[in-house]
Amino acid sequence: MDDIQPPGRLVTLTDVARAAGLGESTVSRVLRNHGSYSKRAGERVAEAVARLGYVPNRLAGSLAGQGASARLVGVVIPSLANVVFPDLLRGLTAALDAEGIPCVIGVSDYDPDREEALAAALLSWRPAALLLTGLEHNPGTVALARAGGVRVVEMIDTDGAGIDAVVGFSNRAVGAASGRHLVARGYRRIGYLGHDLAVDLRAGKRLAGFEAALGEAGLALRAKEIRPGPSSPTSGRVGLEKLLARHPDLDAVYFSNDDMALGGYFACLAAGVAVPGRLALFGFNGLDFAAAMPQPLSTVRTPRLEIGRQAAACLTGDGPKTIDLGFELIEGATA
Amino acid sequence: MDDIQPPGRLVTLTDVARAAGLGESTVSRVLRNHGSYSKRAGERVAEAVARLGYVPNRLAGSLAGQGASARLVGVVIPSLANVVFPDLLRGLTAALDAEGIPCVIGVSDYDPDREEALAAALLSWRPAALLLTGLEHNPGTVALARAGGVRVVEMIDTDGAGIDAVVGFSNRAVGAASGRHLVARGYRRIGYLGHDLAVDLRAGKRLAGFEAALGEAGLALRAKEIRPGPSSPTSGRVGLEKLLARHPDLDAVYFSNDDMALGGYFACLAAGVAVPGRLALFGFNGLDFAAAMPQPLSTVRTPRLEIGRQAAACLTGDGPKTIDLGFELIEGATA
DNA sequence: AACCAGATTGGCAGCGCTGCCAAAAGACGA
DNA sequence: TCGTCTTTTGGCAGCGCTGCCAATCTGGTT
Repeated sequence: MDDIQPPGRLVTLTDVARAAGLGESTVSRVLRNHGSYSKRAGERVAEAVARLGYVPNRLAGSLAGQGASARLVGVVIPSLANVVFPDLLRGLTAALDAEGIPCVIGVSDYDPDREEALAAALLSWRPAALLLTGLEHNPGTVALARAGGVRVVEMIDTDGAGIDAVVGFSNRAVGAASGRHLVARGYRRIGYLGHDLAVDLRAGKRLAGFEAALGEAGLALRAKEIRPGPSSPTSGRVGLEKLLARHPDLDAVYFSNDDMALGGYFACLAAGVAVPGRLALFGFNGLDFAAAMPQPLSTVRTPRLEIGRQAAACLTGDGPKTIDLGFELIEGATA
Repeated sequence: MDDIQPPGRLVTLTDVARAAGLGESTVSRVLRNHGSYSKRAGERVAEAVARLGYVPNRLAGSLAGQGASARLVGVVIPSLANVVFPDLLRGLTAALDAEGIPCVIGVSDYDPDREEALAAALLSWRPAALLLTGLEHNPGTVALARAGGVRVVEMIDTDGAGIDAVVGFSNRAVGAASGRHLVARGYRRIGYLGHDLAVDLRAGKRLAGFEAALGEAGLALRAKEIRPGPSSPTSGRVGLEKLLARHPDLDAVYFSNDDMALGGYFACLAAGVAVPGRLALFGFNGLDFAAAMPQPLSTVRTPRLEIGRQAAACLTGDGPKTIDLGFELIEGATA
């Protein structure tokens, strides 16, 4: 037969139908294994598909199908530089790949306006669901999400009201638990070292919970160093050096996350500051390296992969719900 | 007017046209700012869009448009657990977001069969381009990519022949440069510590280049430790402990990447092994923490973000080409 | 041989949009 | 005022597929 297609034109379902000597609907049924068809039809279609190299066009399929929503999910995350978000995606893609649903991603750079623009752009692909990060969004984003007629899942943070489904943990509670831990261990001259809070709202919530816990014990934060830019070990190292220069009397430092804490640990090693004897360090996230350190980092392990998985699981259900996956305080050896 | 839509039905371009008292084509032209239209038409459409909360349906738009290819790119990466790939995506999304093109991603888990399945799945969305990782693929993947009628870009590795465009650096050359560096520094009893090479082919190429460089100097690898599973600081720490137990005489270790090297460094700190006096360490990737360590890690910085950016830039052009972005050896203080 | 329920099949409208083309509306000079 | 050129506009086919419905076929039954 003539396998030769006019170049530039891709093989369509109609081509397959013709090649298989069947109707389009039969081919469609066979390909989706939906409805009934004979064994003979199945074989002929398989043969024609293989011979012509047919790749279905889901653009057309989704457009024609029920509800016109695509087997895609839109995901807006604030960053790819912080391990948290790739981990989230990891849990998500692992769960979704099993169903053959890919993610369309947008990176907002922590900018609510970009988030709104990305949400609109992603919704224009008519995804089955829209996944956002955190609970704080522009009114426009919320309106879009509600009007989009799709399932909306907000990931990571449970401290507040969500649009639809919410999967995460309480950042405030993490901060509080961390604060109580330091207080219980007898630390009294406590400092905080973080990256930009106006940008990373969840770090701000942790800090609020942390300060509240100190307050319960009649304490207050002795010093606070906020570094511009994203979190990183380098930022943590530089930040801790500055913090110690200004407040040499600190006996513990709470970091906005493990990356910052690693930098802080390196600063201590370099300066010969005994950890935790002279200075205790406490992180957040429970990354792999925290456990590999000569003294395992005291930190809080967050269920990042599980958040992604549960978010994927939410897509099938409906109705608002909040899943709090909790967290685990790792005592470690640095605080 | 009746802003009320029958629930469940989303606003369409036809609705906007009716609400604005214009024809569909005029509305389409206004929305895409393509072709000419009057100021009055522009205003009326803007008003109707805002009032009805219209979100265009790109599924339909792409299907109807020229060439029927969507303003999407499909990306298949092997993992999200290794920073390299999020960094790649970071460069990519930064460049593509500017054009309003989102990425549809698939994670293959280093499995060529999954890669093929994902490539097929992504191609079914008729993306403007398909981005793959590395140069080694199933024959089926290559056939799909060629037949898909889309631009194909293979990222990261330039050691071999590509399908279409290739953006990356020579992993073999990285390994060779690393080997020559260690030899030049006078190390002679050199070991290798890596994660699964059968899975991470590029790590294997680096090792091959490394061994070749040792060979040039009349040396051979003294010991090799391959850890199962993905790379991580924990794996690096455990691996180095094993390696040193078996070969206490090693004077340098080449790691498959910085994560492994960090774990190795921690092992040295914990065991009181002087670095680099007693044991030199050499990594790969040039991650942020490498520079923040008390002794900056000797490693090779790879242009991960730039690869993503250049890959995005490739999408507009056509014709096969290879862009070698090179790498930078960072002397550091550990080797 | 006529009949029937169930399995299998094909035709065709239509998903929401764009591209093409022709019609309508302005702009301008004679 | 009229004709001509340009700008603006709307109608409609059709992108590739799915869902619906009616047509056809199958294998018993009577």
